[in-house]
Amino acid sequence: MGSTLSIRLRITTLRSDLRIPTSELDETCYHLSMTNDKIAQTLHQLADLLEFTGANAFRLRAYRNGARVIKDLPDSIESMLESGEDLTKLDGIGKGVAQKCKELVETGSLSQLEEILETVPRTVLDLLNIPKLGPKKAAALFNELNITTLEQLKTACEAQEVRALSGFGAKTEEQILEGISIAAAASQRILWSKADGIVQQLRDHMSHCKQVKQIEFAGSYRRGKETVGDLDVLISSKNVDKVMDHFGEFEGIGTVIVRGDTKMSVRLENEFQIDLRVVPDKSFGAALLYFTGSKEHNVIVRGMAKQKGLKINEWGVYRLDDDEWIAGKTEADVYATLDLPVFDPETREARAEFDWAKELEELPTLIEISDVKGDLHMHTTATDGRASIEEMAAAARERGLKFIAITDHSKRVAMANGLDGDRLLAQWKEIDKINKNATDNFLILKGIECDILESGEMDLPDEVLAKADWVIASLHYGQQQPRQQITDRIIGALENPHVCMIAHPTGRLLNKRPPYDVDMTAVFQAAKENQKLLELNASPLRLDLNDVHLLQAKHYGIPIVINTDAHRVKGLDNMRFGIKQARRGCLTAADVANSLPWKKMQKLLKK
DNA sequence: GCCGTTTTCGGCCCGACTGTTTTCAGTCG
Repeated sequence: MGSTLSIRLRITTLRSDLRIPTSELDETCYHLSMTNDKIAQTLHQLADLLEFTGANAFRLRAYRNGARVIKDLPDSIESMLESGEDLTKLDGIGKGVAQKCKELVETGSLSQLEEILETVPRTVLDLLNIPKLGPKKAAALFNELNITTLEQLKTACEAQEVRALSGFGAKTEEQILEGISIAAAASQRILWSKADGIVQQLRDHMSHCKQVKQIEFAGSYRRGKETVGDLDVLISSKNVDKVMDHFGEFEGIGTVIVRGDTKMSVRLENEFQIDLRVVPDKSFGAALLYFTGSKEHNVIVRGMAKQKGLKINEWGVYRLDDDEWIAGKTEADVYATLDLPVFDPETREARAEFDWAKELEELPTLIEISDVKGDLHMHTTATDGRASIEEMAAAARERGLKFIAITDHSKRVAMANGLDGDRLLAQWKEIDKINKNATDNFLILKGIECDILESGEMDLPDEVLAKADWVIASLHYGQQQPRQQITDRIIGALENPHVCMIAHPTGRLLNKRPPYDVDMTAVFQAAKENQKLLELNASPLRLDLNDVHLLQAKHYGIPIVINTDAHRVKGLDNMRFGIKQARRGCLTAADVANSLPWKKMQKLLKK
């Protein structure tokens, strides 16, 4: 139990010697490269489709579990296979999944998946997006009525054919019809920052209910996931009815989905779902642990309980032999029955936390916002920002920072009135003047966010970049280029002696734009070799790098810089979103470069 | 399909709620 990461780390070494220069690989080869994400996605899809054929549920779980392990790996499966590593050494990967990985890497596809797709079309997976329609019912619709698309399902419901199936009825048919129309909207996860807004409002609303004793927001919100699918509210109270009545008056509620003795679910007018659970005080800790998840974390916790002759559910910890309640008031009480510490919610993903508990004296202290001393990515009115250098500096001082870098866009970003060499040098003169007049030790660094052009060249000449205190390289154009080209551009920037850091390394915009196709393993290796830093962009829309990338960067020993990329004074407050994300990546202050004073931070760089 | 300091076979987390059921299966978290 719980040896996942330790095994993973033991068999994983830096293999920079194996990295083939990207220029030596032909493009076709690169196009075909099978990333860990693609392998994980394929395994997931295989499991989903197998549900329709009535396959063994535990087999499907094994595929999904394997997919998760692969997604979290610091190294690519492709390179591991290349160097002859035995994938079955990884916890959760056996002969079956290892063989599938091999086939995917070697052929680019999976014969088993192709075979299933001949009988079960991919479109049936859409059926699973409908609330209350799970694999069993969806399979019945497919097998009995040959329904393969949402359109066909709608027609069948309207013709009242669905209610005739065993296990279905008129009510189910109605719910499916409703579900079809909300399926698309409901499947959309909202940004953590937006969920946080709802949390503040709901917390305020519930604070006016006297019957509420304790309240906490659990689920993926508490774990700090970058997007949140629904909100889990946990309340302890002696009067369930009054609490539910008050909850039901929250502004924006569209429909009440369920209301039972302990559980109530509502959908807001914008389709966002909120689940409320009301428990007695003595169960609050057990329920909080349970509803915080993740699911995978809970599965391990319960497995450990079972081994100790205990049973854990949302009501508490019970002895198996006589069913006696022994703990549940706080999370600490519950974890203590398993000799476990209280894990930071952001780490409860069944990645490394159980290994830490076993191997370390105490859990690592994750980074907090008070650790951050500088913000090294922000814009001013010189380009597309809304505040002056002095206004940004004053706001940063107010937020307790000791230094900032002004990093406006370079000229290629014409839309934002990007700076050419002359304008940039003029801006730096102004910064010198402001620094000189400063009465405290606050420091403004002369920086630039220099574009990596489509050709791979930097947007400003080396002689200009050489005069900067801080050079960020980033990629705004040519995001559709093939993997090799994008990877080469970023590695080229990392090899430029004047560049300090790559900003928003994958370019994604959450719910809006996928990351560009880039070989992150190669980027990590190049950053390591050239002693460069990588950014965690704190904008709630970016949060780029993601949590898995951060774990990987940490594994490679690459310092991370958490920056707001503020375009206005208030943008500096985005730092807290970056901190959340950093904690999900298990970063401590020691892993974050801008937790150091500038003088020390500089020493991390080669330049 | 994966795993093993009870096991290489026989397990694999647990409960609330709903709808379709005359005692439970499916879905959800």
